[in-house]
Amino acid sequence: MTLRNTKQKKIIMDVLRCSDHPTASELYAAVREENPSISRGTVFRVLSQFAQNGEILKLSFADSPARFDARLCAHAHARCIYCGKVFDVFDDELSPAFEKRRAGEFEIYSASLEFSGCCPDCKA
Amino acid sequence: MTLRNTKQKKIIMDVLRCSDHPTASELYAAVREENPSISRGTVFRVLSQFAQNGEILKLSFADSPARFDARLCAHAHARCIYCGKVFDVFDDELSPAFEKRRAGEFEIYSASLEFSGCCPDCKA
DNA sequence: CTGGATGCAAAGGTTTTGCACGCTA
DNA sequence: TAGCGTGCAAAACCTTTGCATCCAG
Repeated sequence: MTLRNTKQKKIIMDVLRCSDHPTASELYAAVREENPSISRGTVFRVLSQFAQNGEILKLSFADSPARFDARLCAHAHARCIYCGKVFDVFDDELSPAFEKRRAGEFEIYSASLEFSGCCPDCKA
Repeated sequence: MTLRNTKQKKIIMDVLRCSDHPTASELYAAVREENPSISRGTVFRVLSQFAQNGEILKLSFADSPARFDARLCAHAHARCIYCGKVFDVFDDELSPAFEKRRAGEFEIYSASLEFSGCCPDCKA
């Protein structure tokens, strides 16, 4: 199973890199402007392949479709509960964020930390 | 708009408190054992009302339905990427978790930190 | 050439919603 | 008694999938 580079994948990745944490549908709309023949199914398939390979991040939130992030280096996310927009928070902002409950202009109401990995049962 | 206490809400909250991060459907099944006449729509409606009031937590993950948590005190979550189960991680385990990449028997592959709050645009 | 990738459309599963009735406060 | 809550079923929504065809390596 060798992955192939197709023009669809390139367009999707290029558009994602220029977008700001888009949902799959927002990305689909932007991709269609580049090439109207690309299908919705392909966008979902390619995004999920990228996410599986660790090339991009898939962000899931309550009450909104998943958003995607092409940024490679480690960072945290700040999400507006009113508009759903997602902002990046980098390492050097983290301590001030916890102290002042704000990340730049973004006002923090709450924080959540999630680990992912392998549970004892699944080690078998 | 005054919230009312109904037996459906009580059952749902009671069952949630005794469950381990169930999905809405798992909770629905457990609730039906207590009272088979409660409908799926009510379970979703009540859970979302609880979550909105901050009485419970709604946890969203990629590639699986949302899970719910009735625990009130602050803690982190560790999610198994194989079975989807969610484990609680408390304050006193956090430092060891980062150092050893494990929370008890749970092996940590990656961590993500999310803030939620209000963005500059929505302050208007 | 080979088999992964795509487009299309239909299916899937979760969550929401409209409506009439029931029940709490 | 007023109006929030409920049950039911249909709808909405995001996402996945089957299949025939296409095309990158």
